[in-house]
Amino acid sequence: MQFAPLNEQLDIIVNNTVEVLSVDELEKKVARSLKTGKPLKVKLGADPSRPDLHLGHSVVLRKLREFQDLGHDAILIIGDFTAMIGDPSGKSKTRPQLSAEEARENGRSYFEQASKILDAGRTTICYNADWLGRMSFADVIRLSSHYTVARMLERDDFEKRYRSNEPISIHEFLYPLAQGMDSVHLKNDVELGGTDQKFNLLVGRDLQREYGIEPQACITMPLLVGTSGGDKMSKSLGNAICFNDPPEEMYGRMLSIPDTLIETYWRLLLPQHAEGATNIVEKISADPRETKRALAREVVAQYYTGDAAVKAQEHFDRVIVQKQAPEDIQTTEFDVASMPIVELLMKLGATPSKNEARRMIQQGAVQAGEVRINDVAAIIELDETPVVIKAGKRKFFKVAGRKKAF
RNA sequence: GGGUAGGUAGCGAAGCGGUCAAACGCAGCAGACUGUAAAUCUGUCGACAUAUGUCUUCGGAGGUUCGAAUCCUCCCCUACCCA
Repeated sequence: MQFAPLNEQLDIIVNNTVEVLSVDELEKKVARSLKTGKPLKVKLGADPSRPDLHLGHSVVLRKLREFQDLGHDAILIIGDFTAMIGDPSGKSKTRPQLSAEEARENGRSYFEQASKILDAGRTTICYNADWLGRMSFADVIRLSSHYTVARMLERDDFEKRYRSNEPISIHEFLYPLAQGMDSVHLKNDVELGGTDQKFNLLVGRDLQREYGIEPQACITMPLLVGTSGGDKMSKSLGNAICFNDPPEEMYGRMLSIPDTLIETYWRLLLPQHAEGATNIVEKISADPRETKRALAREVVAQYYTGDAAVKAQEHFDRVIVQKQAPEDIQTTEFDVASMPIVELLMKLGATPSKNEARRMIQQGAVQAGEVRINDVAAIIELDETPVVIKAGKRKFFKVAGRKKAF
């Protein structure tokens, strides 16, 4: 593998990062790899307790991919062992502990999803239970003697929880140490993470030094703001777009971001040299609508195909903008000639309860064909010609009944 | 071990014997509006039934009472203070 020149590499590596600790050390490491022809080992820890990757994860994965493209070695660590603790980072609550099997299973799924961004064939993947699981209690005691309670409490999230009388379990203190042991074990040159990982990354660096290993350079990436602006993207806040979201939904959710986020998203979610990345600011002010649509298409294309992106846009324009039914709805057939609307909505899974169905009807959310249904007790006639049932803005169903006997 | 303050619907947080299916905020859902699944406004937000009805909820188990989220007992959980 032919490496790119030092400065070119550094430019790419540093782009979009929040912090590099330290740039000097990183530069030395890159220079050395150029000289020896030995690629850098770049570590990224993956938390398998949340198996659904979203665009927030993609920011750091993309950075890892950039390292790969520069010829360096990507090491994805599935924290199946640490997931038994649950990373306390940025959490105001103790996280649920996972069983070993769940963690492994989630880890597999993580890698599969991450492959949409990484060069999967060139990614080393390992499970930290392989070494952490072998440590004896004595090893753990020795390890924990390298850190103090006061230093742990320096962490924002711990400190906040401590101050606001939230519980902190002892095992949560072990999380950064365990993650740090990963770095000791791997002897990696660089570790990536979101800004919320800074503390953990630094512990890894300290521990490597303690164990006589050259300390890793730490690179933190910005946390992606969620689709509603403000908070960081997170599945539990409902402001996330997941890798596995269907293209239509991904497209629609992309369009719903505030205009102020277009630039950030463009820079962080698309490859560095994506078309138009240079004059994005002008584009946004010239035509925010079209720029956002382009962004949405590009993102969908990243996870699916350009074709899927175009289809998603068409679907959106049709269903949301023009409020028409989509073309490809599956027809559900029933074995009866008529059914009360409330029951029908339940059977279709449009509503979780009959009360909910009645509410929808009372709120004018339900249509059969072109007719708005206002009567809660309405009976829908079903025959072999399918009728489109609309429940709310986005839920469409096509239903047909049994052919009438003559 | 002792003391204090707490545990309420998805989350946060009121209520402290009946008018409580439980204020309010957030999230959710729906309607209007919009370039947008954003913002904003309005409504809604346990289940079942449907006129004003029934059932299951306020950490858990019992008890007092015509009646409890609200009082008592025991238990479990959390934080803080003292040891």
